[in-house]
Amino acid sequence: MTTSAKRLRKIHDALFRAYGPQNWWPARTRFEVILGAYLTQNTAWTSVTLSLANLRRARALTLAGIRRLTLPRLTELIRPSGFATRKASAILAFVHMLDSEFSGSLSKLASTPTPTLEARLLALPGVGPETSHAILLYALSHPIPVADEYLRRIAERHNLLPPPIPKNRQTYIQLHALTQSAFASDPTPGHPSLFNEFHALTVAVGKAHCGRTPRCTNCPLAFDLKNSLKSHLD
DNA sequence: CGCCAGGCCGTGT
DNA sequence: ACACGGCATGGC
Repeated sequence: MTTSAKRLRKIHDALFRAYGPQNWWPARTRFEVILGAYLTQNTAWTSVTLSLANLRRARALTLAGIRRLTLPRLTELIRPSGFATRKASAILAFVHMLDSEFSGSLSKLASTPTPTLEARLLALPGVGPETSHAILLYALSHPIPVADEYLRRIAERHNLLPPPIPKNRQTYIQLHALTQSAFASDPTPGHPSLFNEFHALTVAVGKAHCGRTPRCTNCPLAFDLKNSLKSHLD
């Protein structure tokens, strides 16, 4: 258990005290989670809700509903959340994979061993490390952390990794491993709910503070400032 | 008007 | 392996 992992756990505890249970992912079904995971790539959630509302109106929030749509029609419906042509074809590619390899069953997909499943998701177009992990954790209930841009900023600001901390795959892997380590000594090690809550909390504090305000004034993580980089205090 | 958002991909080095 | 630009729309 490294110092950084212990501090990351303290950061989680402070965020939980400040914000409480987040009840993530904001969706009603597993497939809605998957749609949201694609749609929210580099996109504000307010824009995602516009696309989801369009899909709901078109009765296309389900697998059966999506299957009825043509590519141009799906593209049109999800236009509000941006990158629509890429995201539409990516979503259809997921459904085609599910149909051809898992009889169209999300339960069958979910019963695949985690490493195999992760590799299969990563091989899909439009699915990178974060999207694959978001689907694994929030749609398929596998105990896998999600390391997003907000966590990278927290790591930067609170010096959890040696600087610089670039936005690349190496950083993602390090933050992912650090999160696993931070929750490894829990009574129920690696239980999805722990990673579930943690990612939701990093998004909550990220939207409110980190990377947006020059200092962590009034931030739930202000207690940790003594450990952060001096440059962030200037 | 500018910058940003719950990333990913192709290209050049 | 990594930096960099493109991808598109809505909110502020």
